[in-house]
Amino acid sequence: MSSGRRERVTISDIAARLGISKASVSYALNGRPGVSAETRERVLALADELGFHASSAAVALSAARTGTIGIVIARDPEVITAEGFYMRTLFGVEQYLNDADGQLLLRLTGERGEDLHVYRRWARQGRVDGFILYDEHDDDPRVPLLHSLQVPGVMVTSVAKEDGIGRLVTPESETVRVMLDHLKSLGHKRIAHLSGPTAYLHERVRVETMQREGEDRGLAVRHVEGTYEFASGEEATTRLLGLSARTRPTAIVAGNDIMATAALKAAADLGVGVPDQLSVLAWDDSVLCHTSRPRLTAMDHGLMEKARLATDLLYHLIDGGTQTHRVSPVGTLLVRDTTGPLAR
Amino acid sequence: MSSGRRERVTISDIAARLGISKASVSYALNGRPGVSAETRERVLALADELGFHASSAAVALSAARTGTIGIVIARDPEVITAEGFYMRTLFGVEQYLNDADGQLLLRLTGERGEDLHVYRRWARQGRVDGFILYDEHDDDPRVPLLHSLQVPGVMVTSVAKEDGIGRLVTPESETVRVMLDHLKSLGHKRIAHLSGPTAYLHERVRVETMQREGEDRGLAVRHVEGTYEFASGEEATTRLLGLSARTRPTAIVAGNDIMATAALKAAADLGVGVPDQLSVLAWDDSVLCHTSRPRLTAMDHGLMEKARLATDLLYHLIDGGTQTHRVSPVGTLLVRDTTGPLAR
DNA sequence: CTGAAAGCGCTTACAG
DNA sequence: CTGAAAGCGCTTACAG
Repeated sequence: MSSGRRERVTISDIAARLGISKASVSYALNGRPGVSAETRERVLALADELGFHASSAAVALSAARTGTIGIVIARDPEVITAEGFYMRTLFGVEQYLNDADGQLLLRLTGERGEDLHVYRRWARQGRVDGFILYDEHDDDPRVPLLHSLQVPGVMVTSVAKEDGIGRLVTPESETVRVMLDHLKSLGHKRIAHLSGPTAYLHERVRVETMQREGEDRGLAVRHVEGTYEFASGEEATTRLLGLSARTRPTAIVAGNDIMATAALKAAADLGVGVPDQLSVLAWDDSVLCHTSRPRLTAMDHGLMEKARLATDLLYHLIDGGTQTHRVSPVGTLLVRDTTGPLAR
Repeated sequence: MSSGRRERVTISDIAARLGISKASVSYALNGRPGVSAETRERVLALADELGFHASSAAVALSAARTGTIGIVIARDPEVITAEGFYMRTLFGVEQYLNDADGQLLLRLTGERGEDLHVYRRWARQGRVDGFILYDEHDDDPRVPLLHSLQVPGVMVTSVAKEDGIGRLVTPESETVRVMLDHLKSLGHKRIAHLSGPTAYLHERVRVETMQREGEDRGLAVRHVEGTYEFASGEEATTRLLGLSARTRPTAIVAGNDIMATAALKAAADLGVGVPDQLSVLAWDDSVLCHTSRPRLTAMDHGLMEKARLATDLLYHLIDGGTQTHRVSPVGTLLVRDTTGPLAR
């Protein structure tokens, strides 16, 4: 825990001990041409023996590459910590980084707006080579910001715009099809879609898709906007279940696991049996879904895999690649206890 | 998204435009003596106007300070993503960093062992100024490692050893007292402690403390080791409830939220009423605890505040401070539906 | 294949 | 209070 400079092994040390130039050491270490196989061997062996690791600051300064990507999440602590979404996403990113030996700089800012400063600062300071972005908004200011900062970014989103930024696109209509087909096959005709805030683009896309795909199937889909929070799901469900028997939905598709759990609670409080009188389906699977009683039917979107794809796309762009769009795989429906046919 | 070097504003630009030396700009920017108040003003104003942010690589290289701390978590993805623990901890760290303008480099390695390489590499590469460590083991190899790497670290732990490393110590005996007093006041005499893996030091400390404090109160505390996973909690609870009426525990203290939820499930499956015939208490509060039916009584350990304290202690050490130990505040018991007196 | 040298953008004694 | 200069540890053309 000494203060002051930590002694470190440098390429100069290696060069001196081997009686060659620093340049040769650098070439050898980086697998570049310019050194004989024999010299390369000797350099690698000595580096290993000395436990050499190149100073990231020196590399960043001379090569303008940090090997680090940034993720900035601007959401309320309550939501972030409650949902499994972000943690699983982070894990997917990390799995990629573990293999690619990349680094993740993470910032959780409680409020939107504050995040913009972080993107700007990190880019200007040269701390990261690129960003993965979540929670796209309308006219998201981060898109022009990254452009002006001249730093690559990949938006994990439901919208396939062509605005120069990288995009990993979730095929929401496929997801909706899987869910609606399941409910329809169980005989449901009136479905409530309890979405998250429509300020998020992906929620808007989901609402539109639910409407469209519902019509195609002759299903009445009623949209109710929620906040992702428990209280919001509870209140909306109570309201929906209070409707007259002819308009009351027989199935609820909840925008996240928390609201789905809340729907279960509200139904139980009202003595409405699940799934006999009401089916509930969660848009995102999580522990909540399989620890709840009854266990929630939910979509598994393969979040870790998605995060890995997003990271791969970002590195592709950082390395000068030109493909900006990729589509993430469709999720699978995990049918558990909360969806079923109506009891007569 | 251009390739090649991003144009950047440097202190040379500022110096040139103001007709002064780079040194003066540096002094002005860093609030050091050596420049007149007037010069300082002009530098600051221009830096602001140009959107100047010092290259972190250059600063790190010359000042040997990165402003970044590292956290490496070696745990199974399933556990990490299911528990709210890490996400809330990360949020606490981030709150501190948002104010202190520090950065967090995060690595989630699935397996133990692999994490040691990350500590070593990041330290040698000079990527971080220090580490916050979680999940202390017996003879934890990270302690000597950080010593040899000469980099500060703060272990968030239950053990107040004096081994030169920083320690934020959780007063487990206080926690245990709160929980046992609550159960005793409800009339419980036989308590089962369903712990996590005792390979973790904090679990060992908890087991010992539960035994000791139980004896002091004339309570029979039976220890059962679990894995933190749902199946483990379910199985242990089923076993405990199968004991003869005279030895069967009337209350279970579960080591995490998942196992507590599982205990609820097992009790329900066996037709054992909660809390009439069995009380259940979770060691850590989370969403699971208040979305479960019945809602779980749990300890709120103020995880975000703890994480903030740990981060503060780490920066204290990085800045050359000498205080290595601090004690984190005792949690509060959130009494909900799963603890109560036995029904006659 | 190898070496000497410039340069990345800062900080920090050291002279004036 | 201010400036010229060395140095942090790499990478990368450029000569040999």
